[in-house]
This record gives sequence, C-alpha cells and structure tokens, in this order.
Amino acid sequence: MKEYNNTTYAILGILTTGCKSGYAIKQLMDQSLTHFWKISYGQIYPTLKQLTANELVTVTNTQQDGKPDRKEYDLTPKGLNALKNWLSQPIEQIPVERNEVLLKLFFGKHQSTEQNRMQLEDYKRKLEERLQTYHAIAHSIQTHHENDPNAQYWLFTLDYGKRTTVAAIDWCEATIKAI
Amino acid sequence: MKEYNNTTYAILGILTTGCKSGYAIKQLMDQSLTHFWKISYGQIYPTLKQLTANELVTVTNTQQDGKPDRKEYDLTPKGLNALKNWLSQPIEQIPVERNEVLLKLFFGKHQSTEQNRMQLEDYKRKLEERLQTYHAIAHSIQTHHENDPNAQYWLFTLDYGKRTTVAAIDWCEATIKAI
DNA sequence: GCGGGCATGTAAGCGGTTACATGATTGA
DNA sequence: TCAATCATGTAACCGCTTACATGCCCGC
Repeated sequence: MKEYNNTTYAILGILTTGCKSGYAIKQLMDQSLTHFWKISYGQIYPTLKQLTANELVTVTNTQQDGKPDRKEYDLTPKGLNALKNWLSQPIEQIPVERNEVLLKLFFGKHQSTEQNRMQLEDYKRKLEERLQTYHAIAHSIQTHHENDPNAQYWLFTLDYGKRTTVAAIDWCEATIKAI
Repeated sequence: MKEYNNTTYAILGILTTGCKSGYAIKQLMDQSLTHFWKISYGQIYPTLKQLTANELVTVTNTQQDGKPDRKEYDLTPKGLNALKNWLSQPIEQIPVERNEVLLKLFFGKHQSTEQNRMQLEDYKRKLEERLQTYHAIAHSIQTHHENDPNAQYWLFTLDYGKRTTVAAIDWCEATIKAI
C-alpha cells in the first residue's frame, strides 16, 4: 500500500465529515483542527488532485444556486480503506516541538534578568489567549455539533490543548519567579 | 539588520557555549536541545558557511593531536550583536504543534474504541519514556555543568518539557477512561 | 460598480531531512 | 586490518507557505 504523508490523511479524513470541496476542507481546518494541524490551499488542491489520480477519491463538478461551481470529492472504498489503515497504525515517534521561547531562554545568560522575564510574560499572555480560544472552540462544538458522532473525539483533542497549555502557563509563572 | 531563521540563531548561540565546530554543535544539540530544537548536518555546515560570508563568525583551521583537523568558528562583535538582538525580540506567535496522535483521534469514529485506546496507550508509553530522558538530561546537566552560568537556563527549558509531558500523560489516562 | 465571500489553482522559494561521499586517526 | 569516532560536506528531494492569478455571484 502506497504511503502518504499525514496531511494527505488529514484531508482524506475531513472528506468523511461532510466537507467535500477544497474550500470547505480549509474552512473546517481553520475552525477545528487549526490548533494542532494547519494547512494552506497550496497544499490542499494539489493533494486532492493526487488523491484523485490514485483513485482514493472521485471528483464531480457540481453547480450551486447563488454560488460559483465547485468540485465535490468523495472517498472511494480504496480511500476509506487507506484512511482506516493509517488510523490504526501507532505513530513512529513523538516529533520535536520546536519552541522559539525555549530556544531564547536556553541562551538566557546573554540577556538581563528583566529581558528574560519580559519574554516569559509575553509568552504567558499568548498562551492565555490561546486557552481562551480553546474554550471558545469547545463551546462552539458543543452547540453546533451536539449530535455529531465526531464531537466526542474533537473535544478530546481540545482537552489535550487545554491541559498542556495550562501546564505551560504554570511553567511561565514558576520560571518568572525563579529567574 | 538582516533577518535569519531561528535555526541560524540557534547555531550562533551554541557557538557561544564553547562548541566551536560544526561537529561539536551537533553534539551539544543532540544532548541538550534535542527535545525542542533538532538539527542536521545538512543544515549546520551550509549555515556556518553563510554566517562566515556575512561576517557574523570567523573561521580558523586548527590541528588537534590524535584527531582530524577541524574548523573553529568564533563570533565576531557583529555576530554577538545579532544574537543579542534576536534574543530580545518577543516571538511573533506560538507555532502550531502538529500532533499525529491528535489527528488520528480526531477521526476516531472510524475506529473501534479498542483501537483508539491502543493508540493512546502507545502514546502514553512514548511520553513516559521521554519524561525519563528529561530526568536523565537534567541530572547530567547538574553534574557536568555545575558551575556553568548556562546551567540554570538549560534546566528551565527541561522543566518546561517535564511539565507539559506530565500534562500530556494525564490527558492520556483521562481520555483512555472516558473513551 | 465594487467589495466581500465563495471557489480553484500555481509558481517561487524556504527550511529541512536523508542519503551519500570522503577522509583522518586510534585502539582493539 | 577493521571498526569506531571524529570531522566536513553536498545533492536530491519533501513538505509547506506565501504571493499571486482568476473568476463567479450577491447585496449594497
């Protein structure tokens, strides 16, 4: 079985949620996946083309009233199979999370205590903003996808975001004091 | 002032810690920064060449007894300046941490509960291993860099890793139960 | 008529890894 | 002599973003 990258599987997965066009995929991504998997049109459209060529999806041109034409993509049995197979595989290894703040703090001796503290305060603010966003997305899923069988899983991923962000905020506070 | 990417600044920063060759940079990275900033030779050597051309570092060929020749890189005042300037800048935004496990869980409805649980158990194991590594690195810094003014900052970055990893492990446990 | 949302697409270029190539030196 | 460590380097290729280009349709 041919191997694809994770972004390709992400696209394949989103096509099972009711989003059927490149544009709709991007929309869902920006709403729900954006905190752990972001993607641009420059990646989406060529990937859809490739998936079509490899017969994991089929494409049909559809007309809509009041909107421009769009291409509707549907998974073939082969496509669903590829998705399920990928889902069942354990990840190879946890990837390295490149963190610019940690990188700067690593070289903290070249800065004043005050400058290091400012960097951490700034980071903390950004983390708190992000946490607010997570709460907002969770709320939006609970109200707009009440009966969607996906909702449960989407909330799990948000919970991950919340927990690790809270831990990072705690670290900021502790480090600001200790520095 | 010319802009460089973070990896270039990472290399510049490491050159201030006593590591002076491309090989030594890679070694320190693999020991200490590897959990939040990884890098390959294919990036290091061309970057050192570029930094030399731009006069942020100088290079001298040095002989060693019992070892092959190596190139020794030293920061120029211009280079130190560039590093300090970068250090003082707040980050633009927190980058998206791409997480393959979350991506798979997001599409969890296509799998059995048992399969989702297995994925999480596997992830938890990998996180626990990582946590052990963090403890080992912290111990190694405390013993081998006792009087190094960098040690404090290096331990801060490790603390970040520990805290967020523990939070992720907790999430795994909670999600395994809830699923 | 025009701005904004809907919709599809491509080309350039960056950052990065992998795999390969080369060679010195030492100790078993 | 051979494996291991030290040491430097490059070419091919991948994944991805950014910027740009095009065009439909609706309501103001």
